Amino acid sequence: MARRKNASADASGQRPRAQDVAALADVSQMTVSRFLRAPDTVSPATRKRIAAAMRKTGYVPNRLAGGLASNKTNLICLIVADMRNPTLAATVQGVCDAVGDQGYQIMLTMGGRSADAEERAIREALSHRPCAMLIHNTTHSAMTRRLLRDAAIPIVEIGHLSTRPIDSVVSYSNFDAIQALTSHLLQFYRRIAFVGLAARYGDRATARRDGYLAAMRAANMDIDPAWVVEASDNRSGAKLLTDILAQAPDVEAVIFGGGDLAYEAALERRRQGWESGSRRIAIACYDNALVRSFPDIASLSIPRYEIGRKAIEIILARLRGELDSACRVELPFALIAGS
Amino acid sequence: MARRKNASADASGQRPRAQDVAALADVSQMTVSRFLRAPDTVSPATRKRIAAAMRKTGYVPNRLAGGLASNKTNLICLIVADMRNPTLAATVQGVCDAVGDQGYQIMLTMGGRSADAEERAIREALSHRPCAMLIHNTTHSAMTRRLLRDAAIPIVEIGHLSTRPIDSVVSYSNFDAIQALTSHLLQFYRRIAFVGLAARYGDRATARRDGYLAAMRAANMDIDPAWVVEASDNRSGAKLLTDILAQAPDVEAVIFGGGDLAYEAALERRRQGWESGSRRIAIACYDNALVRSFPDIASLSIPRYEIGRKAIEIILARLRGELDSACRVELPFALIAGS
DNA sequence: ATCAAAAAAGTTAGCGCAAACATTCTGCGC
DNA sequence: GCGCAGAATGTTTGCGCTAACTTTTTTGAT
Repeated sequence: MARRKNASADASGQRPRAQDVAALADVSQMTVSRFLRAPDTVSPATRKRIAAAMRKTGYVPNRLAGGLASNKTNLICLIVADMRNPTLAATVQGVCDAVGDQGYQIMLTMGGRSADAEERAIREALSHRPCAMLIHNTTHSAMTRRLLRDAAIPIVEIGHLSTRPIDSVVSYSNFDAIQALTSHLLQFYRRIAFVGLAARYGDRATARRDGYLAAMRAANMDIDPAWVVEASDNRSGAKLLTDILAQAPDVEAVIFGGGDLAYEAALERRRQGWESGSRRIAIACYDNALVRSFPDIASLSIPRYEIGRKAIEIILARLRGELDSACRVELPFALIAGS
Repeated sequence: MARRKNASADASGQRPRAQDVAALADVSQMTVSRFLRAPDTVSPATRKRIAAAMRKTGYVPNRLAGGLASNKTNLICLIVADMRNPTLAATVQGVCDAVGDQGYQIMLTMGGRSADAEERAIREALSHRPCAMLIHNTTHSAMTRRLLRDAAIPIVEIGHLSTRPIDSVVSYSNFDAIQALTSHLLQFYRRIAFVGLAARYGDRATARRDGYLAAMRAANMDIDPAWVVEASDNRSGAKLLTDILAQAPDVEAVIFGGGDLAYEAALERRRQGWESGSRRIAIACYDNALVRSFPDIASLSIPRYEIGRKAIEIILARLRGELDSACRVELPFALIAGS
């Protein structure tokens, strides 16, 4: 293989290697490597020469080679479903803030549509040999679980307080959150409908629906099957609201279990004139910034940013050896009563 | 170096290599490598044996080694400032959708606060030897420009139609957008104030302010210095609105040049009772989903998703050799007149 | 000045894969 | 059955770096 001909001569046209920097600074290539990883072990005079040579050559270390040789990387992979979800964006920001300047890189992989797509995404992510992984999902195929276990790196699942975590979990309880919201509404209404997330959201969708059902049953409410529907996407709130009211005209309140559903429904409610008066319909929603301009809407505030932050804190503690076993962190949500 | 003792025997406790798969499938390691990159060149019978061996061992290729050996990666780096910005999230989604299943990975690096921080972030990103780079910023240090030029990979800058691009640019005109919005308002108002982005946003902040000034001058309006202010963050819209009206009580309309400023101002306007009537203040805003519930607010719709998508399309075309020179794409924005 | 310990720098080998080239198998016409 | 093209597979080498070890230089206590 003669991809790079001469060992120590000029490397014009090619990207500079540690070897080129070393030649310029009149040291061995190993000293350059040390300069980057442990500057303290290099004498000040040599440091100065190496730094100058690096500036001159425009050297950028090759982490492919470094990672291969040391069997270590500074990559943290983040597997998510859909970035358009602004609440997820908050988590990503929490992640980025928590890693800060500590030299770790974030790799973002979309992997959410199906268990099969997730498996491919995770396999792809693992091929870059990350030092840790953060997964915004808790429903995985058997092979996915195996791959992650074999990877032997810290893994944090977020988005759902899984009862069967692969490693660590950081989340709030989807079940408790919807249960609290439903119980709150039951103080004012009896006939409460629930719009759940699509089934492809896995555990989270189920937990939310179960939270609603539990609260209703605890209040001894009979649940009309027409009250419980499932959204196919995050935008169809308007249609779902009119559909529910067509099927069950006596519904008093509708809880929307995620996405922008509640916001779209609120706009529709305004168009239809159901915002107040005798035909008033109450709306409640999952964590969503958009509904803030409708002060009557009760909602849940989820600590998205904190989840990202805490997940990375756990990962960093594991990587530094300050923590050596899986942990489970439940963060609190807040109920925002509508006016 | 005796990190992995035996060449072909079992590798218990270690991650399986192509070599281990090869031994199990009774072929050479090279055939396994070929199976992954060009299955057509491997006979069907061998393919079957290799696939079975991979499943059995749970093999995941090591792209560090592959990238090092082939001097190619499938990494596309994305340098952004702040993920909390939901409009940027739309761009990231466009990016992810455009790369789709073609085997490219996205690496997300935060690099926006200062030119110095950007340089460090870009250097870090380049150390992973990406095959392309997408930068949501157009103001760079000299060293950053050099590093990017030396990297000799396709680079697309987004966020501003730079006049001095490093390589390709995909954006809309910040200047034209604000100019159009200002001109629109000038049909109804004369005393129009402008809240610009913080100076650290670089070219974009300047272009937006200049668009406002150009429109005002074209209409022969005298501009009171108190009308032009600069936001320090994305959330202080309420305070900025009251400050402007305290300084210049006769202002009729305020244009907010980005972030959630306009939304926060709209909530404040409602609290103050300035939404209608004699003391009415008009608000206009830059692309922002939050203001949709205030139908009177004029705003700009920016093709964020399309920018991400188009940027990746250009990158993929460059990587496939279908396009061999830098290009400049200006995408249209839309003006949404308030009611 | 002397020598041991510590600090600084060098040497060697190999991480897991793919490029380039070499070799061994097919199948097929005559 | 022979030879030969082309398909299928194997061998060798090195990508740029770091772990582990060795060697050289410096330091400081006597």
